[in-house]
Amino acid sequence: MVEIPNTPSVPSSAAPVPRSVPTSADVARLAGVSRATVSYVLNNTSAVRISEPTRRRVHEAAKELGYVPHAAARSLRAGHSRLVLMPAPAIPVGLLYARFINELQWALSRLDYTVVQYGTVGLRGDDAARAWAELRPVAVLVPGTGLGPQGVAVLKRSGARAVVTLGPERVEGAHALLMDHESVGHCAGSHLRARGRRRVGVVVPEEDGLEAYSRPRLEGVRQALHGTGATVTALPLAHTEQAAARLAADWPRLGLDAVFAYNDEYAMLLMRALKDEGVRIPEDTAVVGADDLMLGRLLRPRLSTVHVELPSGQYLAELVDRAVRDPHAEPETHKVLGASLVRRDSS
Amino acid sequence: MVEIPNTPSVPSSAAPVPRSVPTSADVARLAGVSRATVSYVLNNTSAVRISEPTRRRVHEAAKELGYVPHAAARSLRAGHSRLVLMPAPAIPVGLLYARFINELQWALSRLDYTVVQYGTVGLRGDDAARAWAELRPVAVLVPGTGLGPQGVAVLKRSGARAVVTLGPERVEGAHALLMDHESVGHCAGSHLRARGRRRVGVVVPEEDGLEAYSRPRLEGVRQALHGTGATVTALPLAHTEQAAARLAADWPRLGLDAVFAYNDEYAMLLMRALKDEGVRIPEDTAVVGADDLMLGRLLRPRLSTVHVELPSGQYLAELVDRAVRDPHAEPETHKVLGASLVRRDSS
DNA sequence: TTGAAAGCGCTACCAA
DNA sequence: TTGGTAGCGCTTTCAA
Repeated sequence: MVEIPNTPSVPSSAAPVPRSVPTSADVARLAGVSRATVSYVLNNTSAVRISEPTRRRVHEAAKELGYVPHAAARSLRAGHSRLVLMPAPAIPVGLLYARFINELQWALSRLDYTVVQYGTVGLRGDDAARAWAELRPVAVLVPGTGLGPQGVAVLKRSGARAVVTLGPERVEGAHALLMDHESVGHCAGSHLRARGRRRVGVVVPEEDGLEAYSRPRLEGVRQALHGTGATVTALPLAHTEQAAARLAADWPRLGLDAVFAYNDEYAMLLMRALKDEGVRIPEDTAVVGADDLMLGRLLRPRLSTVHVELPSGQYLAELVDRAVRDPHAEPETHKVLGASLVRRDSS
Repeated sequence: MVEIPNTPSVPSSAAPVPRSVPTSADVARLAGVSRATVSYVLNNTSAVRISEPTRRRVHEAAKELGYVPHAAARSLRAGHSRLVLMPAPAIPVGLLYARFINELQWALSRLDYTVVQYGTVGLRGDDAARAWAELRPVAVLVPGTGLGPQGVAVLKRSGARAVVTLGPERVEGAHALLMDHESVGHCAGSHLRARGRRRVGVVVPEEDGLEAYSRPRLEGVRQALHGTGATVTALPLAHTEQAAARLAADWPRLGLDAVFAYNDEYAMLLMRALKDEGVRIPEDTAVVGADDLMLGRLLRPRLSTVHVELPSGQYLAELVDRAVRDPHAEPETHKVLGASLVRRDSS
């Protein structure tokens, strides 16, 4: 590894030599003050009054050198950071969630946190937690499953003052935003029951990484129909036209009068295939999707869907901030998934 | 700001007191060795041979304390990091791109880089660049526009050994993965010309943040039809059913025989509205989308589309690694957007 | 084979 | 109002 030597304090010759990264000491030297003064000026330290001319000299020197403070050195010295870390979702997750993340980032940066999505690929469970902990974040927001009590402990022991999970279940020691996907399935199930349907299929994606959501959604349907005598059939489906056509071809044998799909995309895929098979919707089979995507309004009949409401980013940001300020408070658990049925023409 | 006092080295009493974050010194103390030895063992330093019993003691002590190294301290000492920083896109961008990012993260972590998406919201241009520079990343990958030569300079002066832009145009001093969206429009335009269409509309999203892509796509259509006597009309469209219906109602007046939409979503939205108005597709008006989404196969007629091929994550990861290893090499410029027409039934 | 110590860049305490 | 300086956690050179 080649180390770039520090530029000595003597000014370099005429040619613009590739200088090394300027530090606050360089700024101090150029401004003719001490490093302490530079720090006071650039951080607007209120406990210390610096004369106006000095301030100006420091600012000018900093600008001239293109000085940018070194976050690592700063947080090392401070003993803590304002870094909020989220693992980046490994699979491309929906629009809804992307929007939520954006909102959250915005709200957190309003509170002066730095938000970073950590590209964790190939690391699982506690290894991932250790990798995150190396950055000494002040808070960690973990979507989905995959973080256990051990991981929470690792993070807390490394100084994280708040660990928040966003997923289907609580984790010991962490705050939880309970995304109760069962309620999504329950909502669809109740609707179908009310519409008099008795033999309900539930489309479950075959794609990896979605079980954490698809399983509870299926379970919710089961619960809604429990004790009514209605049957619930899981229908694994890959997100391809061929798979949908195959499933549709099998429809008479299945004898279902309703189907709830994991989300609108799978619903539309199947609905298209069913129409191509001559299945009448909603007469022969009712179809309900989820997530209320624009997509569901394009194909006819318009798709009934479960509208899912995520919490506002503001809300989560405030929870994080509270937790950071009082790390010893009891972990909070919030149910945050609103599910409501949007009835259109397919059910 | 409340500082957590360091736990003194005397063992705490019975109750599990909230200890402070363990450091390598704590590990050394518990293992009865020096901090240097701890470092050697935990980093598998090959230049130094440590006896097996010592190794074991160190590892056990580290595990017992739940020791996690402090990335900031490490990179401060080392003088450089393995951090690759990407600003997180402010607007939810398509599936295609999300997949690309994932692949890239995977490829980079194979090369032992840590990839982080920085939630830049509200910061623009050079301010954003400064914020990124504070983390002293070894490389910065910037999608879209918004980074100027100034920003590149800031990053390089702060030690970034590679700056790569992924966008419509080169930026002085940075490597460029040229996403030539004009070629997407050009592809659609050529196709429509070949199909004998002469009055071409181009749907341009009204939503913010998409101009960087929509403008070149429009321009590409213009170029493809230049000199053929065909007309090109920009059609601003918001992503709502109402807006689409309004545009469709205006269709007779516009007198267009073809339309290229920014992407498949807008194309489908408009195609649905056109069908509802009784416009025959493709007889009266040909419709072409872009991005080749599943969506385009669900509504009939199946949507013709421009299939866009992004480079592999592997490819970009290798470019980054090369640039990091040889930061003084000439900035490379690569055209990386493959555009090919997928003809289905709507054109 | 192991240890002592310097020093990365920064801030905050204390002294001048 | 300003400067000197200790020390955050870590790695690495040099010495033992």
